[in-house]
Amino acid sequence: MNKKQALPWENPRFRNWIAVARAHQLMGLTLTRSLQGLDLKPPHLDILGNVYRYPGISQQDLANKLLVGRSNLSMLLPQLEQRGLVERRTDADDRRVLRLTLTEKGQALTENALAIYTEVIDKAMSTSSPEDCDMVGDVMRRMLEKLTDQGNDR
Amino acid sequence: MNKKQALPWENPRFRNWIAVARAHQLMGLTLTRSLQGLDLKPPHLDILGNVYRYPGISQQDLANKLLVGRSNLSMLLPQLEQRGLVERRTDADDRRVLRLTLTEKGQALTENALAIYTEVIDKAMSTSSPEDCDMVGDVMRRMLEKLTDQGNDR
DNA sequence: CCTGGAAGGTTCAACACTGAACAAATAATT
DNA sequence: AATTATTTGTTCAGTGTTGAACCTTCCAGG
Repeated sequence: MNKKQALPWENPRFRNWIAVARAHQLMGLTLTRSLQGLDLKPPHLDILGNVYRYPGISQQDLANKLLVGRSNLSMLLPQLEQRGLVERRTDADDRRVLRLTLTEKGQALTENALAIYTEVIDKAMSTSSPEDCDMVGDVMRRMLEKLTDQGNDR
Repeated sequence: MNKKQALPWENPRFRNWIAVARAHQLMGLTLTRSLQGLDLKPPHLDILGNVYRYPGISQQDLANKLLVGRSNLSMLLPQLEQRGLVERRTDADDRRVLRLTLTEKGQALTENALAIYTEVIDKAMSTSSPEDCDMVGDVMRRMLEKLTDQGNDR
């Protein structure tokens, strides 16, 4: 019952993952500050960035991409719509789905915000070689596969 | 004004960081599910784990470690206290600060939860070599330095 | 002393996020 | 064709998180 395990902090994978978690959290705070001039928060940028990349995406698909509840988008999208950044048009072929697109204003703002984001990332990663960064990305993508396979059904 | 930049997704560092962000988010969801048998959520585990590691820590120091507002802890700690997991004792030398410790029950629960956390991490990282994991940790720790130095004053 | 400032905690209002219950549209079954 | 099931999006109540205002306690300079 009582595994007399060593402290988890002595487990290399645990320690390293904690570093990932803290880096991500701190990056979130940094990005929040860097974006406040545009009156955007990271969740808004997540939305805008994905609509920018996948124009015409549905709210459901967007929620899956962001790993977020549909209700969340039902709350946030009207805000972005009223700010004139996003357009929601009901699909002609399937009148349940709302297709999302950026307005010109939304595109411009998103490009600005993504430029800021990129700048923050580049600065934070400037002390690591491109090869190391790619390695990090590879490890993370393998983790994503493992985790999505694992928690597939429930 | 309009930088005719390439799409950020073509920037290697950007792409790799996005993978980090998604992996962290998905790990959060996975951990939430894995912990629900213990009636704990990741934020609770963050608190318990740090009190476990640094017994007698003050709420302020804990908030700094967790990169979270003090008010947050003022809301959550009474819950953990009433569940009999954490004790808050006012410091005799400085009656402003509350020193946090785990009860025996809290220690046992924390050890269980950390074991689960470790298991999830190990499983998720099982497809990457220990050296690669260490590399990831190194990159992240360098990022943490960069980011904390940068956003020091404001 | 004693008075102004700083630091630890709490409270409160605002907002974000979730999951469950719901309505409308579509797909599948009979 | 009619009925049932699934899918999409919304609403609502409950909870988490934050920042500002506040209280208490300590400290530093007069």
